Amino acid sequence: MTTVDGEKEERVREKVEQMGVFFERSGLAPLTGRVFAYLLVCEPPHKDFFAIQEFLQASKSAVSNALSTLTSEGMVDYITFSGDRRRYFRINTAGWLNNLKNKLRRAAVLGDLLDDVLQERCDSGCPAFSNELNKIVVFQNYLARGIDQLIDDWEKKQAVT
Amino acid sequence: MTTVDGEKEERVREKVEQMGVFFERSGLAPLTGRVFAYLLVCEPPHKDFFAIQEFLQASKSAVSNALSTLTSEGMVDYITFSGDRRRYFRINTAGWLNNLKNKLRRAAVLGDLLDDVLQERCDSGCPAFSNELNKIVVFQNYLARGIDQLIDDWEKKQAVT
DNA sequence: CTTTTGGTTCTGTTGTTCCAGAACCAAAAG
DNA sequence: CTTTTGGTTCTGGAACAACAGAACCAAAAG
Repeated sequence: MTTVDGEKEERVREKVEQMGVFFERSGLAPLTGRVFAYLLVCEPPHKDFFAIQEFLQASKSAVSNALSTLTSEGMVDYITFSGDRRRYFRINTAGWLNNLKNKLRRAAVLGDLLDDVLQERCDSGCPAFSNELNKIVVFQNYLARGIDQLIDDWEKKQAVT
Repeated sequence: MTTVDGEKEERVREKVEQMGVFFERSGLAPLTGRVFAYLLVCEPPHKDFFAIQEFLQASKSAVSNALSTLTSEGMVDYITFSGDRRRYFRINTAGWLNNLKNKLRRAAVLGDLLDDVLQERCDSGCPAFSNELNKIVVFQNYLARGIDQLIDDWEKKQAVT
């Protein structure tokens, strides 16, 4: 391995740790986050089981579980090559995008729950608080609709090109 | 307690469980989520330490910790009344709103990380993947800017009234 | 058929989170 | 001063999550 390759590898490793933490903080298990991060930065962008295990220095079971949660959530899939039994795992960009969208749309749930609360509080002895709450509900619904609109617009723009 | 009060209490208890689960799923500890939910639906909308403990049937330490994490995150604060040593805890609507906004703005971080990845991949042997990735970055940035815009617009509208 | 390969599933260990109970502490009341 | 009140902090246990290692299994290779 040349010095240049070594530097590249070092940068990749750094990026994986950095992004791994990010994905961890957004809900994935540590190793699962790092697997996803690795598939994002590795070259070429698809790796077989052993390569992932080797790079992350983790056990087979841990890698297997990480990959199966990622695939079951649609964020990763794999390709194969004839004459080669291995699966080559890679980021499923479409599935990932869908995940991002769904997570954003989930924001609307809070609005619905708060609507119920307001209903219950309508004859409350403390209208000032109901009023504050109402502001939040309005904001929440405004945002939920706005985000939906943004996503719809973007999808329409994609359909054209 | 009258039958009507009993029914009301039952509804409140249901709502607290329901919303408690929601807040739990969005990152709070189970009891912490229920404390927040209780403060949202209770009448009047401020309760002292013992009332919260009693309603949720939890230990003092658990309630104390829940309240201190909620206050340190700015989602709850308390008021006092002269001649009464107790603190009356309540939802801090402004702080909560700020939290919601900040969480949404955090979406931009992913865009920055992916920008770095694209930079690294610019001379990749697999431009198809870089291209897909670029789509996600564009979408992510589009959304981040869009959400910021939504929030700014809303704040401007609030400032007027 | 037997062996190897690519991966999954089971079992056990370690570490972390959530909470109860008790000890503790400061301020107010007596 | 001593006692009570309103709450915080310390200690420990139960439950769960993350991972390693080994057993396992199906399909391909020999």
